[in-house]
Amino acid sequence: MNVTDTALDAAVAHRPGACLKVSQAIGRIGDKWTVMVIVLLRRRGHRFNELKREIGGISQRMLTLTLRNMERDGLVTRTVTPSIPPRVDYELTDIGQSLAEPVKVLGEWAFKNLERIAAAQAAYDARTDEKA
Amino acid sequence: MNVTDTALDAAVAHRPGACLKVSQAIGRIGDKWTVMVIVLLRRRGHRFNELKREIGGISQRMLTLTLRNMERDGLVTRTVTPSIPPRVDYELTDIGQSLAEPVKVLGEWAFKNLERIAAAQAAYDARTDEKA
DNA sequence: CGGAATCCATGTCGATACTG
DNA sequence: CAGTATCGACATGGATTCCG
Repeated sequence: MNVTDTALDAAVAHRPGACLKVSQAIGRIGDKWTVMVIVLLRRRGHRFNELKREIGGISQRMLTLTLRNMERDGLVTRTVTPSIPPRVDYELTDIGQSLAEPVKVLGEWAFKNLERIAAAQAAYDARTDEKA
Repeated sequence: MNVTDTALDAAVAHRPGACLKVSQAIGRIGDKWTVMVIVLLRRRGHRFNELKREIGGISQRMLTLTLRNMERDGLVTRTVTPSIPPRVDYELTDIGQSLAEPVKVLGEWAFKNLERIAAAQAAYDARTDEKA
């Protein structure tokens, strides 16, 4: 990665609307399931129930909603094959693929800092519990 | 940036718990205000109402909760100066600073793709509206 | 199989009022 | 100034049922 960042940096940090839009975009992928879907679709296309199975804890409803929103944002394509039984395939679009990169960066950050965060939380909880 | 990624890539993509933890972490910063705070604190420390003013649309309550959670996660430090009037300063910790990097990458992605996403949404809405 | 629709529990958030 | 407390509106998300 390593986007030449000084120019965009200033923009992201200062523009009136940019901050809003950026955090909207982040809010969009922060919806608990979108990231999972991106990670799974990153390698290859998946069918509906295939996604459902691999994700594990998701309800049918939420997967449908998640995929709908992602489709609306242009992140995934939805391909219906009207056979019996019907078949619906989801794949990442170019935008979706390009989003997978920053997500991976964030994922790597999270992966590297899991323990430090857990420790910080434990310390904080200990600190505040003793007061109670 | 550009973390050597093949190793972590596999881990993030495949480990049973890793996916969960990662998306938890993303969910944490995806909470609508955390990113804003990080962007603002990235340059320098801020006081409570200073943050409130610069962020703009946030309620007192949400800023308090956001900062609390970030403090718990070890992302910010909270420094109380018991004067009159009281003064509380917030700064990013090392972890917080390191998180600012991936966030910036994501922000740059969002910044570059704002138009494409808006276009995709408009197209999608047009497509579905005409059916109704 | 893939989804839509309904119902219901919980969580999130803002406005307001009060405290040190 | 920097919170805390309480309330009610609203969104989110799960379980279930029905449909093509």
